[in-house]
Amino acid sequence: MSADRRKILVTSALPYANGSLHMGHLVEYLQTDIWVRFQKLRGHDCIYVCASDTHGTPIMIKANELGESPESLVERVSAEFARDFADFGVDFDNFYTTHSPENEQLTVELYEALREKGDIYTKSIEQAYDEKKGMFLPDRYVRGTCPVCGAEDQYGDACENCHSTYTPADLIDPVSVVSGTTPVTRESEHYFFRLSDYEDRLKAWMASAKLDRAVVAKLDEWFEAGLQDWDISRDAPYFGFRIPGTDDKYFYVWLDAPVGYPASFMNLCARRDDLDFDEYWKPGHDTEVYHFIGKDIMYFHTLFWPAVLEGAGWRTPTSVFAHGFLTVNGQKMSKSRGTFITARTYLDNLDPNYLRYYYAAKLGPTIEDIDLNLEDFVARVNSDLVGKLVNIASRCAGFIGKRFDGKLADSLADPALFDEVAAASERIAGHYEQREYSKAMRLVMGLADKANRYIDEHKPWVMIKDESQQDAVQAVCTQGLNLFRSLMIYLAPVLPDVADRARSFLGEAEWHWENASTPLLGATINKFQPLLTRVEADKVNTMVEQSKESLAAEPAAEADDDTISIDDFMKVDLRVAKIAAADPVEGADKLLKLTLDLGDSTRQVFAGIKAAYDPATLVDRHVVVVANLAPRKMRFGVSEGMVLAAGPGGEDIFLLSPDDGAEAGMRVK
RNA sequence: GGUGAUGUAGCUCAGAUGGUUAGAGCGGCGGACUCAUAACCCGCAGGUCGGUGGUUCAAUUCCACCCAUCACCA
Repeated sequence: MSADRRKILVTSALPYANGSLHMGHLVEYLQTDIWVRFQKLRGHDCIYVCASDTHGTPIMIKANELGESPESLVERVSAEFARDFADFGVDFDNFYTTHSPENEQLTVELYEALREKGDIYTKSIEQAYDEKKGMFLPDRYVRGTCPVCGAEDQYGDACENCHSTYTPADLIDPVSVVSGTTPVTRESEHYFFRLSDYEDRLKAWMASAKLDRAVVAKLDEWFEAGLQDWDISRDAPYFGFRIPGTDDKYFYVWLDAPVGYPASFMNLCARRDDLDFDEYWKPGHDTEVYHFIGKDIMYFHTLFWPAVLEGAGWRTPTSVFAHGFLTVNGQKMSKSRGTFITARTYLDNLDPNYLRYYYAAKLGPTIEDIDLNLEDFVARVNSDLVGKLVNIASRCAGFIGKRFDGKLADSLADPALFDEVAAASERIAGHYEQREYSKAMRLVMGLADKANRYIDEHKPWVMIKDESQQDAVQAVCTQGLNLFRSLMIYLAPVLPDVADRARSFLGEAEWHWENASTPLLGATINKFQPLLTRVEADKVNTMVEQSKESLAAEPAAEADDDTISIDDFMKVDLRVAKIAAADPVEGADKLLKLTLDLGDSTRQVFAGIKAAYDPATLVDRHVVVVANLAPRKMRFGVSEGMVLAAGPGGEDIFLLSPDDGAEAGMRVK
């Protein structure tokens, strides 16, 4: 089976050290940990490293607010991370920090290599500057009124209302989030990485990495749009590493964050004689490197990071595994609903093995989101783990313990059934390897059903009353316990604590994957203790209550009926408009760009009527337009209204027209 | 608006290169058992596989369009 011993280095994304871990983070760490434990159980050399991500403006500002140094903030939060991970059984070989000498050394090394190749250049850019605080402001730290739609209190880079993108300088009445003062625009010299040169090399890497379909689709989209060079510097004051040869320029946090992977590994190498840094990070070695990430940071891990490594002459990742987000009870996590559950709150109430199993039962290899449905969680865990799995041991152990002094029979009662479970070994392993955990769990639980059925058919509780059947009872229970044992080995990556307890119960020192295919016979086992107790729904409720944040104002309840008042209707400013020009839009199948005359103004509106109307016939026609619709940024420009039309779409779409006499600009009421 | 994903029993999800009665677990109902952490075993219920149209001898599975939800648009 495991023919060659593989050398594998695995990472999870670095948690940003400005807040607590929550259920969403855990999807990734548990997914990765299960994979790593599986590889180790199979006998491979698998190293799992991670670190806290510690640099950047948000941490600098947060530390400032708390009146402490960034160093002490990240140290405190990192220690909290480490405790949470340990308590969830996330078993890193090294959990380090990006604020480390190794990270600085490697970041500079990569940067220098890129610079020598000519892949770094400088360019002056304009950026918002807070004169009171004496610092440049990231776009997200400037808020103001959207210049396109007029929505108030929007971020400096994009409007959440109309989805326009712009720069902080475009905002109306911009305000620095840090000081509350009005920022000014200043020029500053920034360092750029020539990512645009890497398209071919990235495409070649992509093909070799066998990325998930959906990830490839997303990358293709980015290539299609054209790769932009990457701004890798930030001005002082900044919490990070200073760029060599400058006084006041720092590496952008997203440059040094992924370097945290090799840096954490380097830190581990210093303690482990068996590990050689270059073997995992320089070309020409037979090792594998995998990054587990969330789909939100694909851009950094599938473009920037491989390009930086490639450019600097390092090896590129074998692959990048992206997962989806977590919803709770079908919705985004919410503090008011109590579904924004931190790792610690969970641990205060529930056993981590429950969550490990539940996530495993739902996880696949794709970037699809998974849902933590709390009712389903209770039912699933109790039914699968306690009712089926642990129950197998529980119902056999009593007989062996009381009637046979804890001694297992010397042979199996039904070798064929055991072989059937053993034969599933490689299929289950294949599912783990492919991160098809939900399939692996289904397979294992199907076998657990068979084991329970087996016991039910042989009825040891009946046989035990017949003196001549004593050996048969021992054999049947030995059979049952061996089925349980094999299944438990299969689940050891998911349920490490339960597996440990089960192993001790069976009196074995250690387990390897292949042990599942050989029965344990003639051995003396220990007294059975409950391996896992049921999830109590009350505990889940308590956890939710503890996660609730009281909100000052509850959002107004939505009206139940769907009628509107006349006032509501009057909010809609419908106007007659004359089509001044109608043009097809390059690259859009359905859209026409209409230039509308509203009497006192003209505006541009995109309408999905291309299939139904020839642009030439539209000019000079009168139509009805929603004039006060928030402008919306589309790929092809800003649409400043909506032309009314009826019909299902495609060729069956019919514009509304006023009768003769109506003039451009008239209000419809 | 573009791109991608998703939409299958009350719930969580499988599945079908198109072909007789579409599956599992949970929940529900009925029965059986009493070894087991009220677990397990047997049986039943029930879904026009998001909608419309098309291709086909045949579509839930292929195609087109539509609707809904989610994500990304650096």
